[in-house]
Amino acid sequence: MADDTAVDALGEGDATPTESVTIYDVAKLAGVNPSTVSRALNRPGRVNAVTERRIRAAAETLNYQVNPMARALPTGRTSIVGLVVSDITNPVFFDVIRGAEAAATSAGYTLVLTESEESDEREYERAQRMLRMVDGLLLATPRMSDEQITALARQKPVAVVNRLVDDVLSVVPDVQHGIAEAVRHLRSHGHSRIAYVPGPALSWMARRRGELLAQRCEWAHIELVTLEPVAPTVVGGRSAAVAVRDSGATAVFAYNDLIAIGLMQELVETGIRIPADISVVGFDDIFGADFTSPALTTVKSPLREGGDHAMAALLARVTGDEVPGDGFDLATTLVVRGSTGPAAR
Amino acid sequence: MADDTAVDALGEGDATPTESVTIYDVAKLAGVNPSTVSRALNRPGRVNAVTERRIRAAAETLNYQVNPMARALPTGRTSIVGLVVSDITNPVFFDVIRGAEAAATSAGYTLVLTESEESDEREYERAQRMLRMVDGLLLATPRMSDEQITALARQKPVAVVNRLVDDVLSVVPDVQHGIAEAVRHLRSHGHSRIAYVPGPALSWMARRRGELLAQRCEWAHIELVTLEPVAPTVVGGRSAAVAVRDSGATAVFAYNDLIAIGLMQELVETGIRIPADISVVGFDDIFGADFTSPALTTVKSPLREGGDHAMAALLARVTGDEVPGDGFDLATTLVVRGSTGPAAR
DNA sequence: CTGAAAGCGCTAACAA
DNA sequence: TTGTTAGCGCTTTCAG
Repeated sequence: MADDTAVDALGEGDATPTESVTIYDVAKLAGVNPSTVSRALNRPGRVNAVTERRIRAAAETLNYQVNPMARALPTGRTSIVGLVVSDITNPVFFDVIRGAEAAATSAGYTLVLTESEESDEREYERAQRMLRMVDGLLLATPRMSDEQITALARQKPVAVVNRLVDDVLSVVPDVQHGIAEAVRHLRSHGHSRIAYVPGPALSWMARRRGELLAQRCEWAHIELVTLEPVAPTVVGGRSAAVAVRDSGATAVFAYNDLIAIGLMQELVETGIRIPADISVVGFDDIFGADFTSPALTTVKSPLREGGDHAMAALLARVTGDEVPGDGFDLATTLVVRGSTGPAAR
Repeated sequence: MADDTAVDALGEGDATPTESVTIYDVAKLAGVNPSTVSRALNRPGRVNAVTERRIRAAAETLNYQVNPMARALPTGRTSIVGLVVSDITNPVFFDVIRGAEAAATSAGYTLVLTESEESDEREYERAQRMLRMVDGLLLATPRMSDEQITALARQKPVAVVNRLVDDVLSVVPDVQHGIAEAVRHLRSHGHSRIAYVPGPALSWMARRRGELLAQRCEWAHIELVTLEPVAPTVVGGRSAAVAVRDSGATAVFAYNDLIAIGLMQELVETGIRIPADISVVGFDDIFGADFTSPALTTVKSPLREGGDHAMAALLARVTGDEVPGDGFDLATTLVVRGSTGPAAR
């Protein structure tokens, strides 16, 4: 069953390296000097219209493509931007990646991606290594220290999404807004005592969400029971189920959707009904948050926009343009689905 | 509330471009010729041990890092490999990306990622553009034509995952195995008439799955009702619900998990019980396939291994090493969860 | 074992 | 407007 072999390696295409055509080839064909080709192709208008046309035609027939490496050498600019995420398989990053990719591509930049697999060491190391070949670096929810980030930012333009770092271009969604909505939503359903399952203690975002939630609950005269932090995963969520049940709360906030989903799974398996017995609210609105039943009510983060804006801001700094101000609409919003309802009595 | 601004742009770090240190700097400090530095750093042993040590020390104190662009120029090799996926947000690719990233990084290569947003034109265009700066290109479940792929492969080493292309290094999981398991599973539960919801007609993998399933069902004397193809999304799955119900089948296969999940959602909302009334089987075992209730029974594809092996094979070809044979274990397997059960009578 | 020199493909003064 | 001429930082013969 040849069709089912795992690998079919056929060497027919003998690597024919297609001797790459250079501006010299184009120049010869067009009967001009290489530098004129460079000018014609890069800054239209600074070359006689008819010669330019001739050059473009030559480039066309030869199927000329610039060599980005060769260009980068004299200019120092590579037209590559880097994106560092801590975990490629974490759905929270999907939209950030996509937003960043879109912004980069539309600005003529190529996106280089790397992940740190949740290790702060590896993160710094890879970011540092990447720095050599990029014009700018975007860090998504970085794990490394403020000092490390600042060190990177001293070498090349750097921007950060989902975290605030002093003296570094930071794009942070307005978490406050969504939390306020969520608290209001729960209060209007009669919840007066709610539990919070925090995420990793050293995550900037985890701390921030916890603080704002506490603040908001106090403001709304709602009692908030903060439980032990857990890993920001489905498994972490499951592990918090007992504590949640014992907390006596009628609703629970999870640091993120993964925790919320794990929590729901475990609670349901323990015979607890959602939302009849306990309401559950997550954070992020990741892919799959609506696969559960009941579907998860969650505070949606504008991840794609975050990635997009951060990249745009980064590129603005790279090209020396004015960095766009904060006229963005990066508010988080509550997405109400089936996992929340009236407080159990 | 300064803390909640969407963008905090602080220009303190005046872009201090950190005049990059070159081999000339190292050479001067070590009292040798630049070429010796190059040799010492690249091919250990071809330089006197003590001078080498002196050079390394100098490089260390100066914090020298090679300039990948400058190196790429004379050698023609960039140590960058490209990965093209059709949709970054499609969970099917997460593991492929991660596997490829791991293989590339561990071989000292940098991964450059691009997506085609499901457009075959854009896919070819971006792949072509990327080709200029990479040593090799990996195409994951590409949308473009065999001819286009072959054209790319003529210029630089190219590998393909999840699709078979003549004369191109192809890594394809053994779909057959999982399908056989699934059919056996259903038959053992008394299903004798099952429906199939196909994916996009021009997808190689979609055709392949359909064919193998048909083949296997015939072999097992099970009646297979092939419905109209739908988009490989949750929405597409929902749209197939009516046809599935009307098909009179007691079990349904979906081209992929997204379709299966949409199908389940719609069926459940129509009052159909799963698996009591209809059993549902998906494909891929994507992230979130176990979020549903009942959790989805699905044919799991070794996506991560696919990405990993394909990248390894590609890099082998790039470096001229022997391309590893097909000793891999890329078999698909059935993951039984709650969405399948005994056939309704 | 090491230095000298040429050149990768492109850009950017400086001339003409 | 176009051609000439230097490099960008590195690798790699070729001598010594």
